Amino acid sequence: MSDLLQRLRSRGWRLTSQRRVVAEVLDGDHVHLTADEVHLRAAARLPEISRATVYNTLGELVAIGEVLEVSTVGRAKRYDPNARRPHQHLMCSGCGMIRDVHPVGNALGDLPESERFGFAVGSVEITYRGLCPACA
Amino acid sequence: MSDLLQRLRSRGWRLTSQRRVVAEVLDGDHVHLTADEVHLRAAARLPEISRATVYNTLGELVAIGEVLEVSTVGRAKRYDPNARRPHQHLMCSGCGMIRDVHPVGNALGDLPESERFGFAVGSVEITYRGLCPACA
DNA sequence: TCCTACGATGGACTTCGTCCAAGTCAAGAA
DNA sequence: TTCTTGACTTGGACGAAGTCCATCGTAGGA
Ligand SMILES: [Mn+2]
Ligand SMILES: [Mn+2]
Ligand SMILES: [Zn+2]
Ligand SMILES: [Zn+2]
Repeated sequence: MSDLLQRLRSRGWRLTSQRRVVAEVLDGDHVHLTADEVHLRAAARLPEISRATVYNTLGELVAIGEVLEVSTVGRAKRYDPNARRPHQHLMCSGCGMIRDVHPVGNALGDLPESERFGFAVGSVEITYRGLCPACA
Repeated sequence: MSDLLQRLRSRGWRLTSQRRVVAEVLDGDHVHLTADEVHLRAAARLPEISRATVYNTLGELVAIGEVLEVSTVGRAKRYDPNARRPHQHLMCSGCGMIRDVHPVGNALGDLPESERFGFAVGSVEITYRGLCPACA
């Protein structure tokens, strides 16, 4: 994910080993880790990285739009590096596992003006819930 | 909401004053309260009701499908008594306010088999995010 | 190489929620 | 009506997730 690192550098971020490791951990498809999972994996590469730094870095990545926060019901937030391609989620009610699924239309356009109550609607989050094969 | 109380009675629930008050607090349209808000309002009518009982009762109402949990990003869960009519949410990113909106025949649960990854899909949660007129 | 502002650290703290042992009471039985 | 009993409630301890902050360390420009 040196692409991401490049973009961070061009935003004036210092490329610390901690940020590098967090970026590496977030690489891949169907990645939706909790902050603690990110910390665990980051610590495997850089043992002394702190929880606070992981939270700080994730928060910054979210703020600049490189990572999305996925909302959950009563579980820890999950962080999604797949922010460039719009997609939806399939979430297991048993174990919390998440898969990416891809929309067949413009979901935003599905909300007619008459249902917007004067809101400036900017995004839509769609989550399918069910049980994964392992939990069923 | 004596309808709800009737249904609870027919399920064998004891109709305690605490449960009555929680049910009363949840009555109305566009109601999406946090557990603490429910406790606050319930305590206005029944001062000694405990937080534990509010959590217990909300959990039971959710378990039997009378109330829905609305997921939020990093904020407290919200409880939605409008479980009988399927609907979606319009949430203000500024103040957290939630309005109910109703789908216009968009393919709600129509996640194609090829995108289900073997999951047993049971429901879908759709949340539009934006700024309400007051926050815009 | 040196400087220093930006970033990392760990531990205290907050918020949201769960758990539990002990006390209370709704509602059926007699 | 009173009795009985197990379902319900309670307060407080506990836990998980996340924030804050004083202090220390270092990336990267001069
Ligand atoms: Mn995703
Ligand atoms: Mn609702
Ligand atoms: Zn599962
Ligand atoms: Zn608002």
